[in-house]
Amino acid sequence: MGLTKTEIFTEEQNRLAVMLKALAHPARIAILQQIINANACICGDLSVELGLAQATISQHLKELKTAGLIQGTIEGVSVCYCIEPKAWALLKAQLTGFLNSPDLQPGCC
Amino acid sequence: MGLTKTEIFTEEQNRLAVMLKALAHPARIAILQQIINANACICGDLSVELGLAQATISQHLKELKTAGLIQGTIEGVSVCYCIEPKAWALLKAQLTGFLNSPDLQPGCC
DNA sequence: ACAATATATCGTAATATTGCAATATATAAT
DNA sequence: ATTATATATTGCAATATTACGATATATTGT
Repeated sequence: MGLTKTEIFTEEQNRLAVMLKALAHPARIAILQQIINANACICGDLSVELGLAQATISQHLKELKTAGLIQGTIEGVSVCYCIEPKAWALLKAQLTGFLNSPDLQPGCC
Repeated sequence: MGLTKTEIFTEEQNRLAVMLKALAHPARIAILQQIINANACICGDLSVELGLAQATISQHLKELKTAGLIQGTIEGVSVCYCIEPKAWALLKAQLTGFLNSPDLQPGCC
């Protein structure tokens, strides 16, 4: 077939999967790191910093935006992107509950 | 083209992307939650709990194992899977540094 | 209105992912 | 050795992703 059976999973599982999928590409990780490191909006030419074509970066930004992880506002000729705080907080909350759970008994297996 | 240009990104960015890609599917999230909730190895028939065919689950387990997130040990007739503590710790460390950075000034954008 | 600059979208080729039936392999018990 | 049970692998069809050139759209300055 080739398409995920979302209907058999919970809303929470599907939401987390969508956000993680948006994160799961080195180019998108690099883009988010640029925003985070700048500690502000980023309005410029990411295609120079990263080694990808302008069309490709625009596509990655769209995916991050569709997943709700960033938001873009038109600022004159350019567009400024920054972290979407709500989605970021949700992601953090879901991941924290997920990553911190296992006590990881060393004797297991 | 259709393949990620891993050579233009850092080792760290690529490693994180690989781990996140392994996590970025509701079935694999569900599998990991089963292991985490059991707080032990899981040796049984996940194909009943989740609504997927045995072949599909085996494939998802393989992807989690390839990404290094779980480990499997043969236990008689069945195979027991549990969290791989080292990879889990690495993932947690990388994600923590990533998710906690932005101070998220509300005035931005 | 027109040119210059910045970003988005379209179209397309190459590759990857998802899911499953069918089949293979491996261990345990008789 | 044979059977029963559990997991893995193979092969395949449907769909998704990645990347980019070409083109479209939108805003600013003249």
